[in-house]
Amino acid sequence: MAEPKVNELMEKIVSLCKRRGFIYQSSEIYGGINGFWDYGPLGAELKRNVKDAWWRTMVHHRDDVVGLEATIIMHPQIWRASGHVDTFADMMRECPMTKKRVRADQVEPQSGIAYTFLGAIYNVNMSAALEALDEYVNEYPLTSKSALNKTVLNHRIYDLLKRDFPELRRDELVTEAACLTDVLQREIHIEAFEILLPRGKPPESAQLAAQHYYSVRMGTPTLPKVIGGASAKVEASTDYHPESGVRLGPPRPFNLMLQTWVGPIQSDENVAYLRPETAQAIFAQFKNVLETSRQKVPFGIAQVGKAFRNEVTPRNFTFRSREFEQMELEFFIKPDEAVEAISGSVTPAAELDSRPSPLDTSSWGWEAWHKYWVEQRIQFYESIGLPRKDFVEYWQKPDELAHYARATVDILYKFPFSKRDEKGELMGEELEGIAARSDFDLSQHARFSGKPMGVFDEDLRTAWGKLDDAKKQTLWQRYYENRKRYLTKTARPDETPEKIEKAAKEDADGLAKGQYIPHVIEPSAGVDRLILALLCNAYTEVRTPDDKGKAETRVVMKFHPRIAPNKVGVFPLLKNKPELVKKAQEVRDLLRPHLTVFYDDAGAIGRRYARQDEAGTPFGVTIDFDTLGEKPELLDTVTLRERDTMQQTRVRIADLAAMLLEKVR
RNA sequence: GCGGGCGUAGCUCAAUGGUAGAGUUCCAGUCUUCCAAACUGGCCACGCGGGUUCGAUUCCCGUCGCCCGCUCCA
Repeated sequence: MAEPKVNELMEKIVSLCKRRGFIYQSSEIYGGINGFWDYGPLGAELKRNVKDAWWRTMVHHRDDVVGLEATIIMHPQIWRASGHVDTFADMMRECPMTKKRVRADQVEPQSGIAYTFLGAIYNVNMSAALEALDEYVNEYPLTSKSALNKTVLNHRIYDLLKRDFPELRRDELVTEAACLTDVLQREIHIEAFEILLPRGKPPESAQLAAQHYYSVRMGTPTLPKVIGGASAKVEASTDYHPESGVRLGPPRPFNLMLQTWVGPIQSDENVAYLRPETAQAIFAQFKNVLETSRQKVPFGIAQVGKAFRNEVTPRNFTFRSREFEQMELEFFIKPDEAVEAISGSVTPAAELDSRPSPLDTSSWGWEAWHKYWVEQRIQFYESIGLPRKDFVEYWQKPDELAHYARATVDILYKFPFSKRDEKGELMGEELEGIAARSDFDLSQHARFSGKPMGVFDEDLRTAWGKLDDAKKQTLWQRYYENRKRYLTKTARPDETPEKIEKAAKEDADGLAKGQYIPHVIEPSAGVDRLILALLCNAYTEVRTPDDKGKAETRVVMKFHPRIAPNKVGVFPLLKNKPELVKKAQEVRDLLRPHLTVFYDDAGAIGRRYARQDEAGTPFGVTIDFDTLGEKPELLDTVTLRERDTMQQTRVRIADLAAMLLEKVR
């Protein structure tokens, strides 16, 4: 029942975004381009504030995270190592009749009788031509791939014409035969069509389906005559569409990577990809950052930037766009075996309280760090005004995990367009994924680039020497098993089990010498999705009766002051009094170095408040005649109006900047 | 990509095979006082392309975009 309202709400938000200059459609004057969006003046400020807040929280306020800004286009090998070129290319098969697509590996097996048609003829009623075609088909059975051999057919028709019309001259026969061949070529459509019918269904329905299929393909208004119709029993085949029964087309890669060419020549050799995520650059530059930042594991590398995916269906306003921005952290940690060697044991994640604090993290394994980052991220969202109750923390089930992940938590936000569960609760859409990716990524890049990605850990080497032999053996064995599992899973054909075993042993021996490939926890958030969540969360309708008692709906964007595009509006009560305007401009100039200020002197004061409410400006400052000293005790004071409560307080201009800064921090 | 619906000022909604209209927003002005006040004046539209027609915003075709389903994810 709430369904239509939900869409209404989303439409109102979209409309406000455009009206007030938060978000516009990209290239709108040319009709727009699907899946691309621009941020207007208010949107650009909002987005900057959000990214700044993230950067401050993740990088500036910590000792153990540093930043990186990498290019969007990188060496194409990166995307082979990461698996994107392959895994982003699901094999899809298409039903040629309904154009519905299915994943090639997820077709339900079908049984029944398959009817195979070879093509269709439309409108030809020249006996010689048709007879020639029949003969031709008998001699060269048409298949899905064969085309009509025009020369052979032409000769056949010539012979038949000669038989039936002996009186014609040779040149007349040649012309006539050529003409008929042309007509036949034009009016015949050779294309295999196969449909699977459940046992017991009459063969006519197969024929009818074929006629409809060809009639659409040939663009003819009436049903054509079909060629072929042979039937065969089929058992448990995955080649037919479960709904239509039509034989599926060949599996085709369905690639979500956006491509370009580097250099002026567009050839296969210089294909490059626009990054589908910012993370891979962090892995690729891991060694450089490690060596130049004076960081030691555990530490993180953060990056904010654009990413691109050729989405099948961009939907839900900016939620799924083809060009979008990410805020990603790769937090590198020691493998659990190293933690155990150094600290004696690994703190079980369950023992950490609900808000782990990083006072002593030396005994934290990947589960503890994972839990820690999930909590950190939710606290961040709370700090910019999104209430915890609007989130769903979704722990992916083992069968949903990506091949590289040990655990992934999706932080879902309950958008108005989210689907509802059986109880009618919004299920939420993913804002951020926090994956424990083991040492997969660094290992992949080590293998693909041939450059070592391991680190040397002095603490580990020292600690290892003090372990008893049993402990050494246990840890060695566990590390060895993990490495072997990874190497087996990603093995190339030339990597035999013996080779893999040897490599895994070397890795485990390395651990004993203080060397390992760091594991990683990856909190990866979508900026544009977060902006959308903030817009949805801020959108509030306030119903107030106007002077004439008529109910009026005002929209207030209740952004957290920390991220609001404009922090304060400055208004002279009246525009036509130069002394008020002058004073208001002084206040504006006083505040401007500290905060984003919006100065507005147009229209009635109530209207200006309302305008700022829609823009989400948390505070308004109004300069009146008392400010100028009409009541001497109020000289140099202004009205400070709060957006959400509409409450007004009298404040000294001298106190204004400090007071507001306090509130927007 | 497929199927269904939609497309007229920034917004809400009219009318019409022959000059496209209102409210609101916006802009300018009048106003000594705080929540879209009043008054005066002003700007702005038939998504794009093609066809039928003397003439198309209207009829037809195509295209683009938006919304809803199928698919996917940060």
